Parts: sequence; structure tokens; C-alpha cells
Amino acid sequence: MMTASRTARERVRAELIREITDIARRHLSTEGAAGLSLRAVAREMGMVSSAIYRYFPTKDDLLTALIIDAYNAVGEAVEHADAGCAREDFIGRWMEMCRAIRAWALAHPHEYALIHGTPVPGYQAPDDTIDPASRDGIMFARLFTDAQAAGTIQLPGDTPVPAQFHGDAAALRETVFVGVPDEGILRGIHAWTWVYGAVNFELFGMYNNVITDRAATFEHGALSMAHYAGLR
Amino acid sequence: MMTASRTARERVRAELIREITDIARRHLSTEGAAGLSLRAVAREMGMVSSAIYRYFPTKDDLLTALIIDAYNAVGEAVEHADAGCAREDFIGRWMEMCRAIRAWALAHPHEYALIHGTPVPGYQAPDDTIDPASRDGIMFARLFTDAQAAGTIQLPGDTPVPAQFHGDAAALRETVFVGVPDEGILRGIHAWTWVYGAVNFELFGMYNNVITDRAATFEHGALSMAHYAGLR
DNA sequence: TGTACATCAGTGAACGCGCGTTCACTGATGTAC
DNA sequence: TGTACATCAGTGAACGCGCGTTCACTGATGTAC
Repeated sequence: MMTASRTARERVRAELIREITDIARRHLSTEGAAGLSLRAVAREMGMVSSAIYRYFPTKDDLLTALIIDAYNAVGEAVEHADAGCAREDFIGRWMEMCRAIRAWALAHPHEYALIHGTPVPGYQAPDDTIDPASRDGIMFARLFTDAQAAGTIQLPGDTPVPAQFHGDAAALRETVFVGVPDEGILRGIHAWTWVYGAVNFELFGMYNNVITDRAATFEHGALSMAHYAGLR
Repeated sequence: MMTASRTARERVRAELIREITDIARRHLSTEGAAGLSLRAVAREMGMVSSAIYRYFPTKDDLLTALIIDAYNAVGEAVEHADAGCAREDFIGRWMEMCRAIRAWALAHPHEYALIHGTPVPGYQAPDDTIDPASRDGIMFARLFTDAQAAGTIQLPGDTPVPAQFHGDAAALRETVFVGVPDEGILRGIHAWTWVYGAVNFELFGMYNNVITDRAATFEHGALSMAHYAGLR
């Protein structure tokens, strides 16, 4: 009874927190991050503005919750995309992961902007955002690890890897890019950079009057980047 | 006397407009675009807040002026970088243009964010921004045009260009990518996309704890992207 | 099972702030004859 | 060269707004004996 009732109160609390973040997320998609307001969220909750402070001690804490949720959503999308592929189909896994990022970004443009757009001025991300932020990168690294283990990474070697990168590469090889040579890691990072660059350009309007069928050109870019990074 | 005195008044006016945008630009770099305020600018000018309306009828007009200035600054940086290279050194021109973008972005992170970060919510860019916005892209296209004319573009052909891009390619070939085949145009756009993706990642902190010497890895990325796009 | 106490959720008023924009005005600068 | 008029720059007060955050409070829910 004691623990049951405690969890009863806690369950209501958890539900309200979810409701608050849901409303905040919706406001995000109409007003943008800068226009997010605790008062407006409270209003829509049917609460008096000060009541929200029972759940989030400050505006930045609400923002942090939204950021963590967004990172986790991308991470999950990428993980799910990868899970649906045959393990040895490295190109297929790469393509599905790229598509997952683009699809999620197009479906949630403002949440995407929150984590990949201009940093919110004055906001300092706390440490709890680090792990969620690296979920998608870890999946890409794992793909390269697997491809390397299968011996299918073919690197051109036409552009020398700068010596300054050796240290970073060694550290990354210890943790996520297990066994992958420097050039493979660096090209993997460049290709991953391209993916987000392309999504940014598409979302922020840089392809207007340039590219009509963005899905098709994204496919081409992602596939050619897979080759660029040595995947076969 | 008549025209001379008229220009005297106009000269003061032009100077004040420049002073206002300079102050606004400085505020941008501490508060971000969302925190830009006409009242704060007026305060720093030593003017009463309503006086600013003699120069910018609305806040969005000031924002537009800053955006146009930022686009022109990148455009000029790229043009200047290109002008300093031997015409037939296509890789050299590409590298200098990439470096110019990165250097300008690092030197003016908030102005960069203004034009390549999250769009300011509620702000609708007027048509006068279109031309300045395409200056840098035109320079890249011209580079590919020149390389194509010299017969030095070598395309791998390992990734088929989607049919949906043919129309866009034809239009681009009429105007900026003169004579460049579909695959060259598309790879050029992808490589250009990578450049901004890399600058975004560096500026917005995605390389934290991953890459230490960003200049060195940027060099590698830019050079390998030049090869990716067929430049020799 | 019942009672005394502690915890928690939500209220309502208030503080102090800054914002964009309008408007009637004064005084200086420029223009036309 | 001098005067009457028009244009422009800048003032100061005001409107109406929304914000984050604090604080003393009421009333409900949970806890311990």
C-alpha cells in the first residue's frame, strides 16, 4: 500500500511531465526555441503560471528535457533503421540510417533545429545531454566497425590523412570505431557530416530553386558518400 | 549647392544607417538573432527608441539588412579567395574557397548562424536577399564550369544520377554550371553541401570530443571532396 | 481503523523587466522665389 | 542676399503586451503510530 500509493502520486507526476513536454514540443514547432515560454505552456495546461515550477525549476530545464528527447528520438530512429537490415549489407544499413535521419528531420523540423541548428543563446547544455547526443554517431561507427571486421572497407588512399588526426583516431578506435584504420574513421566522419549538411540545406531552404526532387538527390548523395567512405 | 547639400544630409543618413547595423551586428554576436532589439540598439546609439524608425521602419527590415550584409560578406570572401589563385589550378581554387568560408564563419559565428542556422521564426526573407545568397554558390559553379572547359573533370560514374535531377541539371547548365554534365553538377552540389555541413558541425559543437585539430581534418575533407567531385 | 502530522500540488497576487510600435511635438536643415 | 515654406531628424510620453520567477497561502494526498 505504501509503495503503491507513492507510485500513484508519482505516476500522475510523470504523466504531467510528459504532458508539459508534449505541449512545449508543439509550441516549439510554431514559435521556435526562442519563443518557448513557460507561461504559455502553463496556460495551455490550464494551470496558473507558477504551478509549472513544481515540474521544471527553470525554463532551461524544460529546454534540456526537449533536447534530450530529440536526441533520443533521432538515436532510436537510426537504431531501428539499422536493426531492420541484414548485418552484412553494409551499404543497405548505411542507406537506411541516412534515410531515417532525413525522414525524422522532415517530420520534426523544429526539434531537429533544436539539436542541429543555431545553439539557443545563453543556454548551456548540461552533461545529461552528452549520451543521447552521441547515440546516432555510435550507430554509424558500429557500421564501420562491422564492415571493417568483414574486410569490406576499400579506401582509395588518394588523400593523405593528416598526422594531427592520429591521436583522435586512436581514441575513437578504442571505443566506437573498433579496428577501423585512420582513413576509414576520418572518411566515415566526413560522410556523416555530409548527411547532416544535406538535411540542413534541405530544411533551411538552401536547395530552393536548385534541387526539385530532394529525396532522389539525397539518395544519390548518400550512396556516393558510402562509396566515398569505402563501404562496399 | 542644391545637390551638394542634399548629399550632405544623405551622407549623414548613410553613416547613421551603417552605425546602426554595426551596433546591431555586435548585439547579434552576444544575444543571438532572437535577442536583437531595436530599443537596445537605439539606447547604444544614444537615441530615443522611436528615433530608430526614421532609419528602419520595422525590426525585420534591420534583420534583412544584416542578412544581406552577411551573405555579401561570405560572397566577397569566396570571390577574393578565388581571385588569388591561378585560373587552371582547380584544386587550389576549390581549397581556397573552402578555407575562405570556414575562416569567415569562425570569425563571424553569429552572422554565419544568421544565414546558415535555424531560420528566425516568423521572419520571411524578402526577395532582395536572393541575389546575395547565391553569390558563393555561383563562384563554386564557375569553378566547375572552368574545370569542365579545361577537360579536367573526371567523374567515377559509380553512382547513377537519378533521372529526377535531369531537369534541374539542364536549368543549372543554362545559367551557372555551363557545360558541366549532370553527374558533375550533382557531385559539385554534394561537395558544396559537405563544406557547410563541416562548418556547421565545427561551429555548433558536434566535433567536441571527436576531432581536436579541426583545421587539419577540414583540409582533408575539403581535398577529398574535391576528388569526390571530379576535380583534378 | 483512526488520528496527528508532513509532504506535495496548485493558487493568486505581485515584482520588475523589456519589448515593438504609434503619435503629436519641436527645432533644425534644406528649397524656391 | 533674404524671406516663407517644406522636409526631415529626433524627442518624450504612452499603449498594450508578455515574460521568468518568487512568495505566502490553501487544500488535498500520503505516512507513521
